[in-house]
Amino acid sequence: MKASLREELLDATAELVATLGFRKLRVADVAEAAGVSRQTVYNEFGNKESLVQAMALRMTADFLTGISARMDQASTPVEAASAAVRFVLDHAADNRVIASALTGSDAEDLLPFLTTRGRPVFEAAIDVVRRHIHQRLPDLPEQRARLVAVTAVRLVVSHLLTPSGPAQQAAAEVTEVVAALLGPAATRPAPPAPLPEHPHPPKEQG
Amino acid sequence: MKASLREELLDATAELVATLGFRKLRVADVAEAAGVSRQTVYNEFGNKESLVQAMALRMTADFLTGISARMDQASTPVEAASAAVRFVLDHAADNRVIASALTGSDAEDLLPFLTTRGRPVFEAAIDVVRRHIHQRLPDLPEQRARLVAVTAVRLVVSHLLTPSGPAQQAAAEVTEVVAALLGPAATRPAPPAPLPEHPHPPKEQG
DNA sequence: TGATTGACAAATCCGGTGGATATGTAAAGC
DNA sequence: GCTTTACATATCCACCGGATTTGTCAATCA
Repeated sequence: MKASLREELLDATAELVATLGFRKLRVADVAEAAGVSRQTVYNEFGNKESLVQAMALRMTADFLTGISARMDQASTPVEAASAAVRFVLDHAADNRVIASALTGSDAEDLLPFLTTRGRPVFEAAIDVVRRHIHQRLPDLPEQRARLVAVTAVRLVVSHLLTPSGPAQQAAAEVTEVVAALLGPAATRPAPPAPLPEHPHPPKEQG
Repeated sequence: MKASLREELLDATAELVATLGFRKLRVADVAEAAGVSRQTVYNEFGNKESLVQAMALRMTADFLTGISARMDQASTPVEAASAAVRFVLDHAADNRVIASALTGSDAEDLLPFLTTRGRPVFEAAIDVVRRHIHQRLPDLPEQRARLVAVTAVRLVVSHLLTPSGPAQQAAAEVTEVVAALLGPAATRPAPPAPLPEHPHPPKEQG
């Protein structure tokens, strides 16, 4: 049942960072939470910075994978939008790292870590959405697909920063905008994209 | 050519707050900038807090008036959107108070002041836009008008927080979304709303 | 009368300081 | 491979005293 030591440490780090932030995170606590000695953490990651870096990398990857999965499961593009929005809002609400990754705020020294291959999560999220749209609606002009993606992401982040009601309602709002941008084709249940072989639960990182 | 003492003081306060923020603003400097004694400032406003409060109130009012005016001058709803977006982006860029009013960030203790009759500027801006839309397109369902308004405001604030290019481009992006939400009617030059009697020009300052 | 000056207590800011805590490294032991 | 102990260095943090600023008052000037 026990994952690899690395994963254990990243789990503990994620949990502690979520409640304490980067500044107050102590390597000793990570070690204790994972049931190992402090030295082991240093053996594995070298220093505190690399530890948090690795954690952030894994978390953002999982996050993007999560978005992708929700969208792929939906039957219409509009439903995909709805599902993705709710996923983001629900997760960001209780996930300090994701929240600051997207908003750039409250980033208690956390921001420097929050990039995927050097690109900010914000951009990465847009890409994921854009690709999904292109997959679902190949006839939609590239330009429009990109507009839908950036608009959706920006609106979601906006609702994250300044909520105006329950997540459900925010999702409905964003979804309606997306629907208007996509046009009537978006409510027709096109065959959902063939699931690519992703049998492994999203966890990988180097 | 000299405005009233009150206005002079508010001008000086706006300028100093823009460069120093609330914390480092000194009443003595406001007095000096306006060419009066420190005591005069206290006679007029009572304390530093009220002074800044009054300044913020005037500034946000001018700001909202500015939006309204740009929209009224445009010939089509879509052009109205474009003009309004550019106005906001240009002004917020070099106006610390407006920026933190909209974004809620970088608010060096400034936030508590930034409400209009108790309601955040964010909401007020939505209202201004919503009213304008209703005036231009009376046949558009209330619900849709509100959606357009909140979407536009959210997108603009998003571009304010995390710009992705020149203001011109952001404006184009937002405008395209608005156009899609409004439908084809929005590009037809309906007669612009009759200018209400606004004898006093919105005071510019920065 | 409306603004200025000087004076003043109270509140707030600011740089320094010393002890405590955490990081990062090393070596020895199981 | 992991733990324990030890240790030098770096960072945090609560406290402190002086300086600055606020907010108020009374006396004064034009």
